[in-house]
Amino acid sequence: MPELPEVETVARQLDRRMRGARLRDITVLDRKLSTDVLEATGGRIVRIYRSGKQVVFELGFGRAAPRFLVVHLRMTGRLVWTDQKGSYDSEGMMTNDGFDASTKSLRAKLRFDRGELFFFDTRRFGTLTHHSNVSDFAPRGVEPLSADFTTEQLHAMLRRAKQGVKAFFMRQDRIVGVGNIYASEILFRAGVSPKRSCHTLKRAEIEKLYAALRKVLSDAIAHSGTTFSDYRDSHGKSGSYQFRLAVYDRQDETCRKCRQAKIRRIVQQQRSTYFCPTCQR
DNA sequence: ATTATATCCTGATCGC
DNA sequence: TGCGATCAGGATATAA
Repeated sequence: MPELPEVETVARQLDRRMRGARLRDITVLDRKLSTDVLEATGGRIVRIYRSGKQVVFELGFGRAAPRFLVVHLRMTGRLVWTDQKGSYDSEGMMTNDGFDASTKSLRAKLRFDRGELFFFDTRRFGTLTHHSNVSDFAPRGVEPLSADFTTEQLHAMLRRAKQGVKAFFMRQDRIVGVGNIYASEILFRAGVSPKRSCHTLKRAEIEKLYAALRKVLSDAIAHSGTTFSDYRDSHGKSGSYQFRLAVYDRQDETCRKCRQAKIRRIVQQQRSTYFCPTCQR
């Protein structure tokens, strides 16, 4: 489900609501999850932030070393925070009254002094892990929105890569955060065909890709990410970037830029890629 | 060393 | 309505 903008949105919302809360009790309901996470019991939330596509809960233990709970939502993971004010769903929903956690996709419950955090995940690809050191869960790739990520760096990475440009942008060991939706969107914005190989890209194209990467991700964050399911009946906090998607999931629809060509869908690495054959070369 | 493929899971949707 | 096939916003172990 979530790529960088969605995970950033979740982390910000949870940080605002949960910072300072004391973790009283953890219930692990899915055997796939390690019970190591119980070691975080008793900690107080110092902050919640995003690292790559992970949500990181930093827990303080007085003078003792901090510990970290790390959630990766993968395809279908959701985090729901509930307190006296209501429930906040990481898909962007605010549910005013009684939240029902009685579903089989519930994989873990974290009870705090001020509320409760539920981890749902229907496909069970998601992970919840416990770590004592930041380096143990740090992604290998660079953060695309960080100040020290430069167009020179992207240029160097692309020159080394021998694969297609779309596959490259989805590699988390080079640049973190881009998934299947934003890969198509970034290539569209840069005017680069997804069929291109990295080593054929010219300097000017790489500069466009760099700008598109940062612009698409930061715009999506500004709109609280992309929400596919539930956005119709969501209240307020729901992501709205799905209305700004230029190509993703728009097969056979007219291109919003040239207003001529129809958006095409092809399959690359068994994933859907969407592009405009006119605007992208 | 790098890059394709198979695999982990469940549920919604599609075509017959 | 039923049923099998196909499709999902991710990442990794394994194979080539």
